[in-house]
Amino acid sequence: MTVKDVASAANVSPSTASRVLSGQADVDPAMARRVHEASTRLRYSANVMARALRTRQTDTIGVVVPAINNPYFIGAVEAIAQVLTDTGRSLILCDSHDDVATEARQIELLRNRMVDGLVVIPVSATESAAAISAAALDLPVVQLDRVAEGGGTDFVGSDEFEGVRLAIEHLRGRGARSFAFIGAQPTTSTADARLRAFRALTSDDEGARERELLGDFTTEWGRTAAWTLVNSGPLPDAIMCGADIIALGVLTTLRAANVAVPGQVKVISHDDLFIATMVSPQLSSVRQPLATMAQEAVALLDARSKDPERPVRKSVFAPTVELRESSLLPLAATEAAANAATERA
Amino acid sequence: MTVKDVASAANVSPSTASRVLSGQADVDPAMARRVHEASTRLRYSANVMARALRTRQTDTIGVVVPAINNPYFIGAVEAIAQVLTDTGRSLILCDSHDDVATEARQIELLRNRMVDGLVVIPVSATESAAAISAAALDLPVVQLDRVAEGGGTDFVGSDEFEGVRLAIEHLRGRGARSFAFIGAQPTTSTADARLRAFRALTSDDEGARERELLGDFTTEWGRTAAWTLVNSGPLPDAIMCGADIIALGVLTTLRAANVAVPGQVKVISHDDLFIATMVSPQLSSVRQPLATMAQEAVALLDARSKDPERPVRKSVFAPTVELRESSLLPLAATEAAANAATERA
DNA sequence: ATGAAAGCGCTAACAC
DNA sequence: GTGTTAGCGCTTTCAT
Repeated sequence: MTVKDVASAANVSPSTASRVLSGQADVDPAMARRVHEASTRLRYSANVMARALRTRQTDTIGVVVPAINNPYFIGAVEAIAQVLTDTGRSLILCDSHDDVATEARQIELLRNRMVDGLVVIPVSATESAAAISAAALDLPVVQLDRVAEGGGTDFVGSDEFEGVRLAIEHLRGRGARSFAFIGAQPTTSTADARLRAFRALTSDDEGARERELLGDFTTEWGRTAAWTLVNSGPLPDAIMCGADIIALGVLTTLRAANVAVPGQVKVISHDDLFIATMVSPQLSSVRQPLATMAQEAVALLDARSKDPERPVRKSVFAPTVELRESSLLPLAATEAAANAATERA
Repeated sequence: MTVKDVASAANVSPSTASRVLSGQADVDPAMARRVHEASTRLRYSANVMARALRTRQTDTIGVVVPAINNPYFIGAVEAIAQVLTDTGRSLILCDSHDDVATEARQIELLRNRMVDGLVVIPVSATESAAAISAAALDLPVVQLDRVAEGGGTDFVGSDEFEGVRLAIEHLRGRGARSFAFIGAQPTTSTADARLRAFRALTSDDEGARERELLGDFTTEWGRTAAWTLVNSGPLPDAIMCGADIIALGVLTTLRAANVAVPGQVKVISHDDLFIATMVSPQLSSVRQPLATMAQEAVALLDARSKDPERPVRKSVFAPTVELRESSLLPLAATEAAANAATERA
C-alpha cells in the first residue's frame, strides 16, 4: 500500500493525500474525509524509510548503552522510551558491549539510519570522545549519566559527589568511622567521580586509602573484592559500593564469610536497582533521578535540533539515598551467630 | 557523503561505485581500487534508508518482547543479537509492555521500517494471533519462547513439560510428596504449559490442586502468593515457581515468614536468570537453551525468506535443570532457628 | 565491463 | 486549495 494507492482510491493526487495524512496544509474537508476513509480501508501506513529519505527526519532517537544486561542502563532506556512515546517518537537501542570500537560502530550505524538524535552513555571517559564528537558534528548528541571528556556535547547526569556525600554522612550518623570502597576502575566519569568523592569525604580515615578496591561493574568483581577485603585484616565499619550489581556480589561474599550486615559491616551502594529490595539484607542505595534525566536529555536533543549553535549545556540533578537494612538495623547479628554454629557443626 | 561524491572523486559513474562498494559485479581492478580509496578517504558509508528503499532489504530483524525489564527476555534478545551480529545484521528491539494493542502497534511499526523479519515473544496465547498472522502475510515471522495459537508462523521454544518433569522428579527424589505452584495466569503458552505439566505430574497429591496460585510474572506477585500460601494451612514440601522473578518474591516472603528453604520447603523455578545465583539460598531453576533457540529462530527466518511457501515448523528444544541450594541441602534449617530466636527476643 | 536512466515511496517546490 | 514535477540516495535494468 502506497500513497498513490490511497490517492487514487480517494480520487485525489498523491500530494493531496500526503498533505491530508500528515495533517500539514489546509485541504478541502470532503477530500480529506475521502482520503482518511481510503487510508483506513486499505490499512495504509506510510513507509518510514521513504518518508525519512525525503524529510531527513525519522522521529527516532538512537540510544547507545555500554551493556544492555545491566539493569541500571535498562532503567535509563525505559525512561527515555517513555518520554519519546509521549511525544510520538521511538527509539533504537544499541549495545556497545563496553567496547569503544563497538560503540563507534553503533554510533555510525545509527547515523546511517538517520536518527534525529543520539543519547550515548559512553563506555570510556577518555576513549569515547572521538566517535561522540564526530557524530555531534552533524547530529544532536547528548551524553547521559557518564561523560566523555572532550565529547563537546550536551550532558545530563546526576551529582555524583552529592550522592556519595549523602551516603557517607548517613553511615557516619550510624557510627561508622572506617570505610572501604568497592567500585570500578575510574575509566568512566561516574566511577571516577564516586571514587574522588569517597576519598575527599573519608580523608579522616587513613586506612580507607588501602581499602579502595577497583575492578569493573560486575557482580563477579564484587565477590572477588569482598573476599580480598575479608582476607586482609580487620574489616571497616562500612563499605561503599560503586554500583548495585557490585554490591550484590559483596553481599553474597560477606554472607558466605559469616560477616553480619549491617551488624558488623554496613553496606551502601549506587543505582537503587529493583533487586536492591530483593536481597537480604535489603540494600541501601543512592538513587539517580532517571525519569528527570531522561526528560532533560530529550529536551536538550530537541533544543539542539532547533539551534545547532546553542552553547553546550551540562545538566546535573541531585540524587537521593534509599536507606534500607544493609546500612541500618543490625538485624543480621543473630544470623551471623547461626552461620557460625553451622560452621562448627 | 553520497555514492555520487565517491563516484566523482574516483572518476567513475555512480553505478560503478555502487557495484564496487556492494561487491556485486566484476569491475576493473584499477577502478575498484580508486573507488575504495575515495570511499575510505571521504569516510563514506551508505545511507541505510535509501538502500533499503531500493532493495527492499534492511539487514535488520525486528524483535518484540513483552517487557524489556524482564531479565529473561533480555537474555533472549542478547542471544538473538549475537546470532545477527555474527551474520552482519542488526536488530531493532521493541517493548510491547505486556499489552496486545501495543504489541500490534510495534509489529506494524517494524513492518514500516521494512525489517527483514520479525521475532515475537507474544503477550497472549490467544489475543496476539491477529497481529502476528497479519504480519506473517508479507514478512517472515517467528514466535519465540511463547506461541499464540493461530499465529500460523514458525515457532521456537523449549519443552515446557520436560522442564517441569525434570524439576518435579528431582523434588521427589529429595523426598517431596506435597507440592504447590506459584505461577502466572495461563494466558501465555508457557505459563499454561507449565501449569498443565504441574497438574499432570502431581496428580497423586490431591492438595496440590488447592495450592495453585496464579498471578503474573512479577516479583510482587511472588511475594503476595507466598504469603497466601503461608497463611493458609500446612505448607507443602516443595513449591514450583513459574519464573525466577516470581521465585524471588517467594523467597523473600518465606524468609520473612521464617520458613526454612530448603529445610522446610524446597523451591524450584524456571528461567535460570543470573540473579538465581545471587540470592540466598541460591535458586534451583529450569534452564531454556536460549542460544540454541535464538540460532534456530534466525535460521527459520532466513529459510522462510528464501521460500515463503515452506510448511510451518515448530522447533522445540529440551531444557536442563540447574540444581542449587533452594531444592537441595537443608542448610537453612539453623538459620530458621536463628530467625525464630530473633522473633522471641 | 561501464554509464545513463529509471524508480523504490514519499513530500516539498512550484505552478495554476 | 490542488495537481504536476522533481528529487531524497541508492541500486539495477538496459543499453553499449
